[in-house]
Order: sequence, then structure tokens, then C-alpha cells
Amino acid sequence: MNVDKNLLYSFGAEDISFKTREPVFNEGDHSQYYFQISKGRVKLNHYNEDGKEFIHNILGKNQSFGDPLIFVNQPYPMNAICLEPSEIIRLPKNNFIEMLKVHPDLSLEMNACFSQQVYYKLIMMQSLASQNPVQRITGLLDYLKSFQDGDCSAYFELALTRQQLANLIGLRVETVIRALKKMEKEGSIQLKDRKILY
DNA sequence: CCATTAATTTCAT
DNA sequence: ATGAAATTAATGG
Repeated sequence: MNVDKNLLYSFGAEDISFKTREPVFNEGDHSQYYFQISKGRVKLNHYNEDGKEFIHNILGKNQSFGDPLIFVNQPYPMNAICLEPSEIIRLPKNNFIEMLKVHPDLSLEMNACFSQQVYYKLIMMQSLASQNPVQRITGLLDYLKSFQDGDCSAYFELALTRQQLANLIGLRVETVIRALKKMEKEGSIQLKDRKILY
């Protein structure tokens, strides 16, 4: 979701700065605001019972996060942590809902965004169901790539660390590294320096 | 240069 | 094949 900044301001939104590793909200908090990134990157994560991190998603400029909890009366099931110094616009959720009422077109757009998210979850579930690490990585990469440009000739350069990649699909770093090497051998990806090209 | 963080390798299971 | 620990590389101050 991406709403015009000035529109957000006109409904009472404010800019907040966050440092690296600073949480925007934590698991268990109740949703008070609509959040939209104007600068920086935010990860949504959760730690399982043995302390292993699972990353739900990593969002960047002009993307919102945590919006489902605006409509669901439940505490956040995950944390939102800044990966770098970030500027985030926040709008109290009642004002946000008010804004949707005044601008039905936004409401429609919201539906499209939610659908996109549900689709992402479906794809991820399918690849996570696979025992094969290569399958899991391929599933994630396919999705991330489709999310990217429309330029078919250019390779898509992954802006994630291997650790992050691993935490997005529930694997260990070493497993990711080994799977990536195999994939390079098979020609499905390219490794340049330490970047992943897909 | 030192400290920090990420990538890769080694080694045991 | 997998993960913990050790090693190596890069990044930032």
C-alpha cells in the first residue's frame, strides 16, 4: 500500500525517525497506527520457541506494513524492526479509516494490496512445504523477481544477505549458501562477487 | 587500525 | 545432509 504523503498529512499523519535495529512496534502490541515507509527498510519478524528468527517480509520505500492489524482486533503477532535509519509516516488508525471512507478509491486499492499479500503467502507456503532447499529458495526468488522491474533482459540483483534469505524461508545460512552454489552450477542463478543475480 | 558484521569453510554428528 | 563453531572477507568508524 502506498498513499500520497500529503493526503496522509492532511489526515493528521506525522513523520517519525528510527535508528537501525529500533522497533516500530513489537509482538504483543496493539495496533494504533497505519505505518508507511518514506525512507529506509523494515523487517517483520518473529522468534520461535528456540529463539530462531523467522522473517515474514522486508519492506522498503513507499510500502506500508502491519495494516492487517488495523482491521483485526488482535495484538501484533510479529515485530517490526528497522534495518537501517528510517523515516516512517504514521497515521492513527481511526484517522486512517476515516480517510478510507472519504476516499473509496483508496479502499479499493487496499483490497488489491491485501490480495497481493495473500498471494505472496500462498506462494511462500507452497515452497516452504518443500523439503528441498533449492525449491524453497527458488519459490522466494521467483516471487521477489516478479515483484521487481518489468525489464526481462536485466538480471535481478538480490538486496538481501544470505542470513536474511535463510530467515525468510526457515533455513540455516549454510544450507542457503550450499543451495545457492548448486543453483549456480545448474545455471539458474549467477553469483557475482557476493551478490545474487537471478 | 580496530570493531563489527557477513560469508564461507571446517568439522562433527 | 545439516548445524555449530572457526575462519576469512568486507565494511564502517
